[in-house]
Amino acid sequence: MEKKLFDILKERGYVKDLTHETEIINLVNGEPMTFYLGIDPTADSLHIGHFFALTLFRWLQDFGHHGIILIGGATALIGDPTGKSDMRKMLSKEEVEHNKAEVKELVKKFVKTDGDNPAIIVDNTDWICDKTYVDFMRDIGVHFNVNNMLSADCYKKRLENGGLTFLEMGYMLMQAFDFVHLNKEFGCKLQIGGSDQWGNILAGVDLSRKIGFSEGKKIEPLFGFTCPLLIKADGEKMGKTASGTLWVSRDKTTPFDFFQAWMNSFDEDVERSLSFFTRIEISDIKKLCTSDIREAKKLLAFEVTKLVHGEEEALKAKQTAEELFSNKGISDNMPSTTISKDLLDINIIDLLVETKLVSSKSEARRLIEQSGISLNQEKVNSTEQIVTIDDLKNNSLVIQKGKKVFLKVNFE
RNA sequence: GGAGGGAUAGCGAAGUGGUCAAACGCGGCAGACUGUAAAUCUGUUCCUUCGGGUUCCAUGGUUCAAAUCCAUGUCCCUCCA
Repeated sequence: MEKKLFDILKERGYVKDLTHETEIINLVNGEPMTFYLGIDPTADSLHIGHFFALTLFRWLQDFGHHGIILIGGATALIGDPTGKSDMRKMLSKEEVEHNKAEVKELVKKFVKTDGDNPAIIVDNTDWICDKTYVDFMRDIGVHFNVNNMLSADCYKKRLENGGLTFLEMGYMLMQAFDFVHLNKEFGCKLQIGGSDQWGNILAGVDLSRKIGFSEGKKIEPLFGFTCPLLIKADGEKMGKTASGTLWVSRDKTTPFDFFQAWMNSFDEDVERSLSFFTRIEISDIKKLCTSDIREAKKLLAFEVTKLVHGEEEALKAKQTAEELFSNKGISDNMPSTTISKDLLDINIIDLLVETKLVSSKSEARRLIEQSGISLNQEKVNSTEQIVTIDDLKNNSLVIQKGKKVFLKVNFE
């Protein structure tokens, strides 16, 4: 007996909040329907949070539902205040244009946009920017009660810190309008998103009902479905690494770093991550996590890297990691950089600065004094050390910073 | 528009004329212990040619001496409209 989609989603932990429980279960388990997921192009790549929502998208798509990806070109120009304690920096129109193109390309990697049941990609610029301010206010704004909006959780943080602007208040109206528009245009019934979008999704559901009421028509209700936010065991948002956000595009986070980030997950997070980012049976995941957590982590890192960067890159990253951390401290595919041979004989501190492993000489000095630097597996214990041609093996040198940062320096 | 309050390192927050490169907490980095995990403990956290140099929103000013006092500007908050 085949499992119903909703049960799968529930079992895997995708279900956070539903606007209408019974109806949504029937909808999800039933005949193909149309749903949408909105992504604001506020950066030129996707981070892991987006990616997570896309996996939910993919589940629905794979079970025959018709998906729409909404690229929020218009909404990105405003900025979602949800959960923000400060106003977001306003992006220029050029930036948003650039981001839109990048995000679109990435999205195409994760959802089916061809074959049967392809996802449709739309941009809310197309319907929001045409509307005049007065029309928008009369048609949409009239349905929003500011008192209710202010009591909504999503404005709380901004309200506490003061300075909530009218611009930001407008965000919710736009997203609500998006939903109504997609419903009219494509018969879209369901909006999915992270639980931080709950308020915005509800706004759309309410707006549709209110418009229906004011037009005296009986309208089929719209539905909202949110998945939990990716939170690590320490309460931090997942996808923040030491060096910043964990990006999906390889120009911003290399496959190796991406792999490493998952490898360094907290034990407690592995099971959940596996259930979100792989399609391995839950019972198998549980078994693996209790029997061998390290193996589970390796599997997680490999699978997610494979999903994002492809099998070849994932294999490479895995192999590199294994070689580096199995005491060899060297691998063909390890992160590397090239500098000029002319720099020899170079002081160790200058070398660290030159290779960008540190941001200042003081930092380099500090690291060496705390014995955090090794050259070719040997601890550097003097800040005066000079690197000469004799230190090179095949014209290269492996620098290790701390326990986990390796860099091969090729001299040419 | 009116009245008041504020801006200090990545963040939060002390400091209200010299002893301030600026307490403390978080975060970051490194070391020990481990499992490339967590927890714990230790060190460290502006730059430096190790002489010193440049910082406390900005620009001027007072002073032997300014994060600290004054003036102007910018931004933010609270209350009133």
